[in-house]
Amino acid sequence: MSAQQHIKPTESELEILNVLWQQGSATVREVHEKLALKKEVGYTTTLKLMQIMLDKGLVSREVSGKTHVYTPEVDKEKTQGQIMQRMIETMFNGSAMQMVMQALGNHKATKAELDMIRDYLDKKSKK
Amino acid sequence: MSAQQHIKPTESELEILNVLWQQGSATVREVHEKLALKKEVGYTTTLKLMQIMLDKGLVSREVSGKTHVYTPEVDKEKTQGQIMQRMIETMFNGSAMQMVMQALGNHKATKAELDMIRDYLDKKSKK
DNA sequence: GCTCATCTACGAATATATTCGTACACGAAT
DNA sequence: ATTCGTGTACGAATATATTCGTAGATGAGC
Repeated sequence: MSAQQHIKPTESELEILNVLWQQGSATVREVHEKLALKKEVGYTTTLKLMQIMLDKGLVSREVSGKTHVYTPEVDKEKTQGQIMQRMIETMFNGSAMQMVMQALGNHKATKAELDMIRDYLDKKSKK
Repeated sequence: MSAQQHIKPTESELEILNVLWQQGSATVREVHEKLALKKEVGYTTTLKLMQIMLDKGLVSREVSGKTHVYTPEVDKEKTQGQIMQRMIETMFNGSAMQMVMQALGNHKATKAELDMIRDYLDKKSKK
């Protein structure tokens, strides 16, 4: 069990975490290149952010030759859960269901997606 | 149709909007009292925030005696939708379903809640 | 009219997040 | 050994969000 308190990554930090979660671990350059696909951002900006994240304990790193390889230190599901929870409280008066319905209503979900959710609910009910 | 662009309320602004959405409209005092239930905050802080929100067009107001009565000017569903969408993009790689499953998984939903979601999905499938 | 409680206006301090320039380290290629 | 491309470190500017103190307006009750 890793030490996780009440960490609240910022929006930018989340974007970086998301890359790391997908890749497992990555260099600043790799993360930067991913981010650059979606928005304009300077390399040193990404670098600085990742250094801050190291400071906060959101990531760890390890030297590899001349570069550093970063690894996420916060759990994806747990972090996402905390953020969702917060959102559910401030916007949906504590009702996850209300949020889910909002999300499903606003989003054009495919039949396959809906079926998957239904299956998921079935399994969850049985537990 | 009200004019709504790419407004991005802050966390604090959302808390206020949420009160207004529930009440329809309210004075600063009323909003403040609601917020004070959940966290410590000064009256003038709430006041200032609501003035800023007026500036941004998130709310409108109308004089009533010596006080102002504020009314939300952004649509609840639309605003929530925008925020969810943003979240879905940055954290769930664009998949609403992924987010829904995360929300349901992390949150202790009651059986009744799960049933309601199921019903909702059923209706949605038929359309 | 005077006082008191309550209201708005708004500047300004503080906190937090984001961005980037500049300096310097290092290794590979010439 | 010099140069060049690529790396990190980090201060500092800027942007954004939050908080609150203080000043002055206003109306109710005396």
